[in-house]
Amino acid sequence: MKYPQLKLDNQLCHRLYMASNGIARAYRDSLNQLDLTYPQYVVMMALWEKDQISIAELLEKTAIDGGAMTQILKKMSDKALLSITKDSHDKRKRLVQLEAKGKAMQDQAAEIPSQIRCRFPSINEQQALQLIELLDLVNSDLN
Amino acid sequence: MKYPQLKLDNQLCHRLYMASNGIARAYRDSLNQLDLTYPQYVVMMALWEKDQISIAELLEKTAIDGGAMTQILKKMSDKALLSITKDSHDKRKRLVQLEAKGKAMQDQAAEIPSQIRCRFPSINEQQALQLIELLDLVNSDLN
DNA sequence: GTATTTTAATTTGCATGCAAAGTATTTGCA
DNA sequence: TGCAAATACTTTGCATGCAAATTAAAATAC
Repeated sequence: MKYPQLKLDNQLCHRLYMASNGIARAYRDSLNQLDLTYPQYVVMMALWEKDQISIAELLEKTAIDGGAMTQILKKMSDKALLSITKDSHDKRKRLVQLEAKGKAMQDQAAEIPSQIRCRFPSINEQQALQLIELLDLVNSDLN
Repeated sequence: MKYPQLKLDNQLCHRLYMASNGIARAYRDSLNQLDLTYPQYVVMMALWEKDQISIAELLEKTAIDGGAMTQILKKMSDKALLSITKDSHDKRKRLVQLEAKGKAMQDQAAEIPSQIRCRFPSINEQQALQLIELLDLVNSDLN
């Protein structure tokens, strides 16, 4: 190997790639029970925190791609989890609000984090917090 | 907010999601110059480390999905970066080997890691190593 | 006040990630 | 030996992530 910096084992990015895909995979069983995909779950979490927000605000909170968001919201609207209305003050904007089914789902979803936590016994609480701190540093350099 | 464990701000998974997508985005400019996507770059790194390996071995090293790998290798083969041959000892297997163009690309690729490193000034070397350690713990619990 | 620019979303085309089904081969075991 | 399981891949269908083009409406400029 001519260049050690090209070894897969030295790539932070590849570990992130594996961890991100792997954790999303770990959520799958729990989310299937709610008939949600991972990005749809992220949208739900954003709305449970703050309902009645514009799509732009939802994009900012979730960091989901705009093009994908249109499709995701359409599917979630079809499932009666939320509805989308035009903003009367600014007709460019559209507002997203939870429907009854979407609000009710929150109680079941509240069980998910602890279910997922069990799948990662190698990491203790302190390490999890440390990981969050470091990822926040990475994310602060993005965009 | 009824359930603090559902706050986006408390989700390790969401930070991983943002970091993974963001870093892949950071690679894009550099990789475009080599006409590679990020997963294709991962395949190249795996092959620069060890050439002439089966697709199964490539899947294991890269953690790329098997179904996607078929398509990725087809495109890379079309670009003359590599070629695929049947294993004469086990006709189920196919062996992947670098072509001249793929081998030559390594010198240019060797510049990429430092280019990417510059995009993350908020993280120092020690923190990067710590992040790698923690992600290895996460990944050890996967699958 | 109308033209230009900016903002908010949607649409389109391409490249995965993933699950599930399908196709060859090879193993293993009765 | 003969055949059911296991292996190694490929294919298919669906859901994003992303860039670029498009549309509609609001904000600015002149």
